[in-house]
Amino acid sequence: MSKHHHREPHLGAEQIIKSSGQRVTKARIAVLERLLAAEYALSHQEIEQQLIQHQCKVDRVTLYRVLDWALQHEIVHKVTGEDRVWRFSAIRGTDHAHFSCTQCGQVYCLEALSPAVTLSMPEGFVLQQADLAVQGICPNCSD
Amino acid sequence: MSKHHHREPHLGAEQIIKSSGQRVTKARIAVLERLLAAEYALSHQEIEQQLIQHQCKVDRVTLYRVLDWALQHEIVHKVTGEDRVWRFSAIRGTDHAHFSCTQCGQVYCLEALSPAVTLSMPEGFVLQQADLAVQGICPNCSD
DNA sequence: ACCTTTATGCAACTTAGTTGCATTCAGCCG
DNA sequence: CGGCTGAATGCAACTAAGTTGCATAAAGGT
Repeated sequence: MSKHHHREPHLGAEQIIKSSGQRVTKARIAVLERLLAAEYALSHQEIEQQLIQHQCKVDRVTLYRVLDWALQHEIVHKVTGEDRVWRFSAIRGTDHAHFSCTQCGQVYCLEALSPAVTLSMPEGFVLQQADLAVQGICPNCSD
Repeated sequence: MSKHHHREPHLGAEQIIKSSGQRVTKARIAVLERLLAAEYALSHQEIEQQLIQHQCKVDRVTLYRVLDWALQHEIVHKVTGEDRVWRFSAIRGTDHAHFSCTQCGQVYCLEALSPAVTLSMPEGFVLQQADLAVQGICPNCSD
């Protein structure tokens, strides 16, 4: 199940941060660890709760700032689903589509799936990017 | 510019509501009129402001409820863009894609553009629906 | 015109996200 | 190692989006 969304040379959270040339802090390590351990994109709330469960509680604001920082340094990326909640996941590849499960609401990043869509735009509209939001049932819910 | 997103037999707001077998109220007419007159999907705030400009101020909560009601009766539909704000537009057709302008943030419904995407899903994932979120520059911003 | 049902407006609340500021800590330099 | 400095954190307070309960108003059938 994890073969579609796992980085092969599993770097530790600390290494990833260090190699980005940024300050290694407790909050950043903890957040990134949670995201690396997750099989699907986590919402802000989910991350907060997981941090508490792992005895690494950080302030709500700090979490916002850590996630913001990680986005800017391309360590994580964010997706929004039908529920309009941001979900974050550690970047494990480049080209991928987002799959959101209609049963459990989880968002998966499918690397095997590249959009590759050819579109003919109406006059006056300039195409820059086409994001594919795929919906369906995930392996967890399908059996 | 309007040829891609206009309903041909331009029904009045009142007629649309009446034909849905629902109560015709001031708020519903006013909101639907705004959406029918709009060339792009309107955010909650934009609708509220437009209503004030047209001397049809309705309560914030009422607007939420009218939009909810209209969604349920398939009179309008809603889209969310990169900014995660819901935008509403009167339903003018069935099959269409959403184009969100990277300059001005407006969301257009392009009926001429149908997804028609063929996808091969990874094992375990069941495809139900694939939404195409197209981004680029709209006619307004391109000249 | 009346009555019942439904919609509206208001107040109060929850939740997501932001800002400013004082404090703390990572990491460099001696 | 211990101090210094700028960046990161925590806290409090705020804004904006969305929700809920309830009393009042209005739609539409009889």
